[in-house]
Amino acid sequence: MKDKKTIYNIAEALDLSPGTISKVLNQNGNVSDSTRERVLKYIKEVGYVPAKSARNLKSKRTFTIGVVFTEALNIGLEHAFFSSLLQHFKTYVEKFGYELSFIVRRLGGHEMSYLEWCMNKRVDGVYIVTGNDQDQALIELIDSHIPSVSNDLIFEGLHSVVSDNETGVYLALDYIKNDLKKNKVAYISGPLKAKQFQERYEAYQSYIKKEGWHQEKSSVVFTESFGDTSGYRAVLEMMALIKEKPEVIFVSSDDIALGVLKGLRDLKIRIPEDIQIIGFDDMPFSKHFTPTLTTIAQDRLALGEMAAKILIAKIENPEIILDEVTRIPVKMIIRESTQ
Amino acid sequence: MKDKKTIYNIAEALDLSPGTISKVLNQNGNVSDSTRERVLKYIKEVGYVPAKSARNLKSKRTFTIGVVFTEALNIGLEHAFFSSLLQHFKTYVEKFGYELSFIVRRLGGHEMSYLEWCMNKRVDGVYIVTGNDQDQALIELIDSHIPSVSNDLIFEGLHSVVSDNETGVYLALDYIKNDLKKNKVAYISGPLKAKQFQERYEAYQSYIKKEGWHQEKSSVVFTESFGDTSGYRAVLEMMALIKEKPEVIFVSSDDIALGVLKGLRDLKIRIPEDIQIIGFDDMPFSKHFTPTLTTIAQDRLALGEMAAKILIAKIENPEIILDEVTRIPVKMIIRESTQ
DNA sequence: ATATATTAGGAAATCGGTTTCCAAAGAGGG
DNA sequence: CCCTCTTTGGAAACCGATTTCCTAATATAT
Repeated sequence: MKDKKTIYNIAEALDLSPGTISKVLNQNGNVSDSTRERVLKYIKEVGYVPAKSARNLKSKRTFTIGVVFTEALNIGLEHAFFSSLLQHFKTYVEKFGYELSFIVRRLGGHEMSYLEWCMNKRVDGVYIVTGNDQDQALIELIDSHIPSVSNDLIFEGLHSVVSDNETGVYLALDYIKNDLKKNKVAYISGPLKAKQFQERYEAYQSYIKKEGWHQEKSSVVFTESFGDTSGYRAVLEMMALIKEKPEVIFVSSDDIALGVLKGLRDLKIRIPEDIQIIGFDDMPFSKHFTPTLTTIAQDRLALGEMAAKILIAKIENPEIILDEVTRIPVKMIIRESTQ
Repeated sequence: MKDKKTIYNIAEALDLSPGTISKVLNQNGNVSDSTRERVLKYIKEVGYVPAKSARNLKSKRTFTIGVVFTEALNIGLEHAFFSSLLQHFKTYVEKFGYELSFIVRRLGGHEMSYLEWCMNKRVDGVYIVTGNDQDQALIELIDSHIPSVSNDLIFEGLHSVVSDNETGVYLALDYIKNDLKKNKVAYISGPLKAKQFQERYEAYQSYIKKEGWHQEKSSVVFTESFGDTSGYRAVLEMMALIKEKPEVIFVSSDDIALGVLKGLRDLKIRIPEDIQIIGFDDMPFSKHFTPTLTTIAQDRLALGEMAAKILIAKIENPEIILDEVTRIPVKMIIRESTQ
């Protein structure tokens, strides 16, 4: 009962050879219907499960996808946006028999690079969700022959699935112009080293320029980092220095916007009566803010699933050619923080 | 350069035998200092990394911990509380060279039980974070010989690390009695099939009884599920049916409390002037509610790390005997929703 | 009926490490 | 200087699958 089961045991019990059992398991090779059924029946009976490591060793496939999930910049599993992408990615790849494994840079005592880890584990592909593109170890990984996909980095040679940030910014600014009928706008941006903030900032600048909206220096402020604390500091800095109070503040992410709301509340500025706020992301908690937050919604399900789809395609058909950057549409969600 | 590196290549290049290389790698066996260094130097030079699957196959250890992370009851990576536990657990086990692997019930097309999956992958242990103890497949896994630990289930034969829910409830009720000097209390509970809600409910009942606080029927309401939507419905139901409005509502989790706040706001009931609210968990977003939420804080770091510590102990020293249930202290955080 | 094509299933090499056992060489003791 | 003990490192079996090649048996064609 409790004795370990191998392909050899099965073969012996059924008076067959191990090779034949393997052929049944992999539904290839020539096996008669009768023996096939006999084997399958017996396997089910004794609850045999093939040892993955043996299979991996020979077949050089692991059906495992390595996940680079940096904890830098406060991004980890606790970050709701990235966790959500990961969840959708995971659900999708599991349908195709892949599983996820977090890439760890120090295994059993000694430090190793992402690439070393991936080669060690023989992962079939890599999913990158990180906020940091300065990382040399990451570049080494991307430049390797291992199929990879990312949901936030944009790099030469790396397939990325990202939101259409430019359209998102335009949606917000068009709304400010056409519906709110305002043009005194300020902008609070996350750190530009994160690609999404860079794209949003560039789109913002180009729009402002095109419209000829006046901008004094302090009407654009950059936060030091992610998160609401950064937003709180940024808005206080802005309100302290700016000469003409803005009518609308556009904030480049919802978690930063959370801090902005708090800062304005502390300054006794009413939202939306005195200043209106627009965020970006549509995080699950954005609809629970007081006031609830108008924002540009990213389609997290589509982002995660499309990344998964592309990675599997690259793994299973290395010869196909795909666009390097896939854009996922965004949409505007209007709530109480604008009116 | 790009040719695959094996222990054999290394051995050949250095004019040694594969076995000797292995001995260096595993720091056992007798190898002279000079050859040891020669090998280590060469390995670093060519960037050799041992193939895990080969090692696993022979040594029967995988240094992998399977994670049961049910998506039922809306619990998945998107659930902030569980994600946070997982993050801390992960960080801790990685220090000891273990990695995490999500348990998936359908791999490559066919359905399998948790236990089958674990045997297939040969995980060294299992970490269970789920909201559901009705699951037959889970019981089968727990009853197996595979070391396991959980952060929410409590079962005969399963090691669990959970918050001291009873003390948490007493803290809240003592605070209501001694500081707020109120005794018209209502209670909103999550579904009792989740162990933590059951424990909190029982503690609540015993306190109420001991104090002789009057309770009409509608002053305890159960939600159908996790999440703020359930809380919203529950509080509307309560306020519709209850005869004497409570002075304080104690809610068994912060995410449910979020819905309660919203419900009361919609009913034009002021917090904390008309009704005061106390939650349980201290989720990251609880300090951002309006008003910010008084709550019983669970120590997520300690929960995750202690679970990790116990699991590693069980894996590496199967003979040691541990308490089945480890309780982690909670503490009270007072914010604006009470005064 | 003979020659050829298929098909079923076995034998054995292989993947890349780990580990046991053993022999040779060097060290220490009398 | 001979004998025993310890080190060092090699040979080879092994872990549990996959896969190629091969033979025997059966089916089909001529």
